[in-house]
Amino acid sequence: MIMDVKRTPKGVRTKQRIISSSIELIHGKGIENVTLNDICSASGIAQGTFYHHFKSMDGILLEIIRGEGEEISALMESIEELSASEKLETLLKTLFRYYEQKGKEIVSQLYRLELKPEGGPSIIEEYLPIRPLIDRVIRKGQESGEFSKGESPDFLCSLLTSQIIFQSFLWIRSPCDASFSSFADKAVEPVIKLIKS
Amino acid sequence: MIMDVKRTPKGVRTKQRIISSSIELIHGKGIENVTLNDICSASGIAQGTFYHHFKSMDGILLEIIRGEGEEISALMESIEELSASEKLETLLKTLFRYYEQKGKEIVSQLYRLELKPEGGPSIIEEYLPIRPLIDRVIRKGQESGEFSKGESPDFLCSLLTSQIIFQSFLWIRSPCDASFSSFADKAVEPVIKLIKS
Amino acid sequence: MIMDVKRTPKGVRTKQRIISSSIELIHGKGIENVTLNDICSASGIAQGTFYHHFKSMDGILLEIIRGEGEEISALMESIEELSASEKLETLLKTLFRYYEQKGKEIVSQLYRLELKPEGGPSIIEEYLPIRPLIDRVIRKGQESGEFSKGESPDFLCSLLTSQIIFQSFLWIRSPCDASFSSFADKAVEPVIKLIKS
Amino acid sequence: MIMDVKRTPKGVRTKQRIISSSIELIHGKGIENVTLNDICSASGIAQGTFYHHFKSMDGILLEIIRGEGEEISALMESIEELSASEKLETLLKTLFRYYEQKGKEIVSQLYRLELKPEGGPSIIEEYLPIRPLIDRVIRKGQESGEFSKGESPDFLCSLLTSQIIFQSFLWIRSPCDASFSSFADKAVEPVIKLIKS
DNA sequence: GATGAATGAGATTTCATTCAT
DNA sequence: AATGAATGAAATCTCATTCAT
Repeated sequence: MIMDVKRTPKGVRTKQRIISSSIELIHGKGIENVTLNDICSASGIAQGTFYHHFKSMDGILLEIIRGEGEEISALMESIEELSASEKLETLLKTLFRYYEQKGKEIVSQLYRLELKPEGGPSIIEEYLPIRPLIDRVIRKGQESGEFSKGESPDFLCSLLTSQIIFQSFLWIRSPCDASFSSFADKAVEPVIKLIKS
Repeated sequence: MIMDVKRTPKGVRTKQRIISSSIELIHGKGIENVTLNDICSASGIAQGTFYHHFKSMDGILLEIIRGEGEEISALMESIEELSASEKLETLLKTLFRYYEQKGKEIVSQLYRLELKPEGGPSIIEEYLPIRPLIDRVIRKGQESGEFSKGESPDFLCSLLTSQIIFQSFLWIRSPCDASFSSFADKAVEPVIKLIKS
Repeated sequence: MIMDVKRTPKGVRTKQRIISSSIELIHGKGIENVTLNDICSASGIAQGTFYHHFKSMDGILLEIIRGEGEEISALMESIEELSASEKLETLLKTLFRYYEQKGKEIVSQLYRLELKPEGGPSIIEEYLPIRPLIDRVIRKGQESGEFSKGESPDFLCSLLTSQIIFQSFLWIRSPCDASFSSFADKAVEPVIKLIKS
Repeated sequence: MIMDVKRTPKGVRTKQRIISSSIELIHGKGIENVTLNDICSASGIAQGTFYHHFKSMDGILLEIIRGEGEEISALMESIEELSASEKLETLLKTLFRYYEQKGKEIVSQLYRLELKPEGGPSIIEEYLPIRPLIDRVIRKGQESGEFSKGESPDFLCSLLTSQIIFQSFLWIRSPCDASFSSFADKAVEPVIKLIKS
């Protein structure tokens, strides 16, 4: 596999194609039923080519999960100057969009991976650091006086984080095609009120 | 395969052996990693014998792990006459004990099963009905005036449920041997205060 | 794979067929060029069947090597009552026959396996215990007065063993079809004279 | 590929780098486990670059390991004028030092290569010509009357050669760090006595 | 001179299942 | 009731090599 090497535009394009084909396949038939062969057929590449771009079948999954995970952190960097309220709102919006873009299949796979007996480093902690991000925003908000100090930041952070995760659980399980926002919003809103008030 | 035919004691014993071996295996390596071969080796039977007792592998593992959850509902039948506060306390205590008795392995199994793409009926909803139970208790408490009506029962229920699930996540991932209570208590306590106040 | 299980005559026959096909193939195209597919085609079995009888591709090689290796030891048991000279003769004859039956390919593979960097337990020590067997015979012969005590048994044993191994080296490398005996005899004979005299 | 064309200094350097990386790899993991990918990673080149410098993988590894043996023949040129005993002693000393300098890894590589099914010209015969060298020394010694003529030179040569090879086998397999001399000396000494007397 | 992209045949292994005994 | 034999599709991964840039 290619390690830290220069990639040509062509290579980048191919890799992207593989990833998007894979995402589509995962949505279509469920992650456990997607085979290497499927991916290669869908991407129009040879199996060897797959291994030119990815370490293994597990590897691509991680790359998919990571994908915009990295962007989330990056995005948070650039909103430093906003007010705490706006930050919180942006964070949640970004998060929700992440969920929706990935889709139920991949989000559930993310959780399943996280819950695997073997353990290993937490994927969520690394690529989808919901809690630390929320924590920072709440603390800043309390410091600046924007958010109420009625409850400890730890508690509020726990409340919001757990609510998001729990709602994503329900969303994953729900048979309907409703967006994640439509699940999360109504549950998250009161928590936000609690944070602000 | 054996249909509704007379079974010899020996047959019954063998079948039981298969089931209990399977349970052990599931706990040990996770339901998705248990193969027919594993089961047969563990049970000391030939592969053919398995098919003498079961139609296929599909289902038996699922059936087995479902059995694990049946107990809790029964446990909750008998607390009707208590006060809302006591009920809530008992419910949580029972729940926490359930988690601890089952252990991280099985609880994470349960979640992973729940998150499995194929769907199927929700195992948690059916066998570990945290939310409905909590919901009932909170509603009763508000009706009887014991609990504050400052927040909607839906919201409070969601808060508590999500907190428990989230904490169990953290507990499962934690490398230490701390009891589940030690995780959950400190996070749940403020929520309860919120419910009561 | 079948572990310590009863095997039906049919199974035994199949397994034997696989082994002999494999030996033939190894002789024919060299051990590194024999694939699972080759073996299965030659034996007329499905690939799965191979794994019913053998743990892995490496596994069959070990079984092939072992094969009569076990018989050698067994055979030595049954000649206890012979004279030392006769024992020595029988031992060498058996050994030479072993080499010839296995053929150059397999014997060389045995050595190559033995010389592998990874180490692991000595295959030769375990399955083709030339040295211990020779050692015992020489000691017995000296004790009983049949063999001369002019040289230490250790030295004589080392002489004979090394000679056999060295000659097998030459034999393996030789392009002609000469039998191993024709190589070994002329080199071993003087050593035997030395032992006896 | 580069044929007999002008090479730039950069090209020469790259080629040299490929070769030395390969040598290291061979020593490290055994010639048959070195892949093109290994070589390229180790050399820090792209796979295509390899084919810019070499026609194919076949041969280059072999060629490299052969280079290892070239030295010893040269070393033996200069002892013509010594007495037979001294020659023998020098020869053995040189040989033993050769083994020790190369180390177990390479010596076993050499043997394994020698035993490789494909055959090809004997590497040992060509580059580590133990037997011819010993043979010459013994014959000279018998001719000059220095060594006893009690046994045929062929037999004595075979005895000594096989002993050295056999002991090197044992040395390679031994897990301890003892020098090769400490293995060989005690086994070789009686043979030398036999040659001289 | 050097590179990354792409190949595709081929290798080993897994596994749920059927069958004859 | 129980068993070992046999299956064969399918899965993942390896690797030397060619090619366009």
